[in-house]
Amino acid sequence: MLPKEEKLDPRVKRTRGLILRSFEDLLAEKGFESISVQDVTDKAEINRATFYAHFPDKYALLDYSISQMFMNEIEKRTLNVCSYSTDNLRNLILAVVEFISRLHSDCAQPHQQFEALTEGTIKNILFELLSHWLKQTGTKISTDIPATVATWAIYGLASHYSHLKKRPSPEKFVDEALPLVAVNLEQFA
Amino acid sequence: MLPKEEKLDPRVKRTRGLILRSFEDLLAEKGFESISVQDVTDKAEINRATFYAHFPDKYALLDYSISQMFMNEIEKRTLNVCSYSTDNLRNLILAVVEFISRLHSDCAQPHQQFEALTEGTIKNILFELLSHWLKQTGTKISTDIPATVATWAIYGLASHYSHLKKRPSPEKFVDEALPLVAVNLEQFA
DNA sequence: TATTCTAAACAACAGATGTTGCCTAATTTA
DNA sequence: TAAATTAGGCAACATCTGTTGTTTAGAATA
Repeated sequence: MLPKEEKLDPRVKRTRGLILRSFEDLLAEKGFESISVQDVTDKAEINRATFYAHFPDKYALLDYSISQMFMNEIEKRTLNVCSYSTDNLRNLILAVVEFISRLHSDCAQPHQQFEALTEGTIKNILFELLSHWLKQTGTKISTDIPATVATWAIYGLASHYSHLKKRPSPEKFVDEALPLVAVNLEQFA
Repeated sequence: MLPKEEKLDPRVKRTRGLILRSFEDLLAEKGFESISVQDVTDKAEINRATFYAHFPDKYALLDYSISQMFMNEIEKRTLNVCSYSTDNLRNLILAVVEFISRLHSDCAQPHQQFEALTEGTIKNILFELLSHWLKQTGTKISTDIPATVATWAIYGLASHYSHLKKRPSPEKFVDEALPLVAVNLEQFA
């Protein structure tokens, strides 16, 4: 995670903003694999070497971009300031389902590699959030295993949904999916 | 998936074998990201252009290699010729746990990107297998959603296990993990 | 304001990528 | 066995990568 945007040298803030904006624009135009660092820096009108002063490579940029977007989604729904309940879980699943669907429809070519790379970023945030929720309940049991299963199940369901040819509404889908995830978490409710 | 090895031009068979063997040797020596196509073809003693006649890029080679290895694991345990039961499920989880652990310990540097890339390949095979199992039971219900949840949960658990600093025996871990996966599949037993 | 610090520009590097066209050698087939 | 087919070797290409050393210009601090 990059340091908070607060007290950054304005040049850094500007450059990162330009990189991020250019990258997200390019993602809407063409596939991640075919975006070069050159492409990003051309569009951002910065030197290519400057890019490498900010990100190790384009994969790190993808990571950063996705985690920013997903965190926004979570914070917007205030899911980061609550604890486990069936209702919050439903909202969380809905958030992931909608986020991934949007991501895949906004990107020109969300191919396998792209999805594989974004997945880890999102799952890490999900796992931290679920662990946090479960710890709030003051349980004595280690929550690692149920949090892992829930994280992967939620992401898997959202990914599955986003690949369906004929999708029901997100709400309808989540109603069907919810019990399969909740069953292992209910002991913490 | 590449065509069956049966009636292939012997030159093709030989070349693919050389590529595959060289690649797997290299994986034991260094990280996937730092393996170049040049490295593979040097070790295989074939021309670099020849590589591209067989695989689009090194990612496709990784895919092919991993799916071959995983399929072998499944076939060795005859998990491809049975249907759903709690016992078969336990064996399947055990297979995945052991396969991923071995994969990560055999590879010199199983970094995040490597894991992200192998994940999809393995999950696809898992999903097909579980769907096959569930269809065998002659259920009327669509099995897509439970098969998805089970696939992701199993892979997630195996991945989690392979990252633990202090691991219990695979059998002990699977005993703890099994019920979390089985609960959603029991209606098909 | 003057000084210090440091981000970004620029140029150049060795190496890797994916692709091409031409040539040869192995294999399949008729 | 002879002819047709096709895999692989080879060389060259434009492009991208990650890195380095130097210079310039903007920001922070005294």
